[in-house]
Amino acid sequence: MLQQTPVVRVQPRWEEWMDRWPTPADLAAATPAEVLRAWDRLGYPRRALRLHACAQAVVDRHDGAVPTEEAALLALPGVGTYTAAAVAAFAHGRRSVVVDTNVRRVLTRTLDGEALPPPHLSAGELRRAGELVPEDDATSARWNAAVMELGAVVCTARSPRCEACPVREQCGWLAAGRPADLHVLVRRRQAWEGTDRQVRGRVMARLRAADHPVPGAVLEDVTLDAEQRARVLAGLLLDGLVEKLDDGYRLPG
DNA sequence: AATCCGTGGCC
DNA sequence: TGGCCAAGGAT
Repeated sequence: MLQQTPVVRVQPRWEEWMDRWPTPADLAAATPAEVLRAWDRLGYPRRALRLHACAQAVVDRHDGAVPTEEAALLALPGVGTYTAAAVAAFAHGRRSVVVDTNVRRVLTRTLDGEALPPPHLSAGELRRAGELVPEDDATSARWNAAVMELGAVVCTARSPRCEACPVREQCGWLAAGRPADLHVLVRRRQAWEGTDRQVRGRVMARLRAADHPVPGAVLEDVTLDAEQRARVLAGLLLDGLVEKLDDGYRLPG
């Protein structure tokens, strides 16, 4: 849930989720439609599907217990470098190298003297972060939590509180006078208005709200572009987010 | 390796 | 007001 989504938005949804599905086995027994409706507007609904598949994999491969080995975690659906490391460290107290957007920003500022990290995580960043993580399990888990928290609370992207920073004397970015972001030109975002992503979101919202299959004709107002509508529906079908019946579309159940 | 994938709040 | 950003992953 936390992948690319702010903690404050995730927390209430997570509380409801854990109340409804306390264990991997509970979640594994749900239908994708139930999971997608509970996910609601958290965004990137493919994550909901992967979390569901992850719960099923935990049941099938690990007897319902979340694995502690990072390699086993990494093999689960929707679990990548960051999530595997975070679960190993924060759930199991193991040594791992946690590199999320907060850690990247802290290391980029202190060590490189730049405002923000490059758009994509590099192997070099990961290696350098690993050289800083203490060797033993308990201290490394503490390190990971500390650096992440520093980035989340003090060394924030918008208005960093450098005056309250415990490493302000060692920060290359602060020493350089907090220069502006170098990557601002490279960082250009994909346009939003009229994109397939926007239309996908509209389709999913429509299907979450429906208690019967929605005929294709009723989905016409998600976009006036018939070609785009067909492309988006095909993509959603391919992703397993939508199911096609004779009388329309619905969440997969 | 570059792209694609949602949503909402903030300054 | 609108660009920016948020505990990334899969292909």
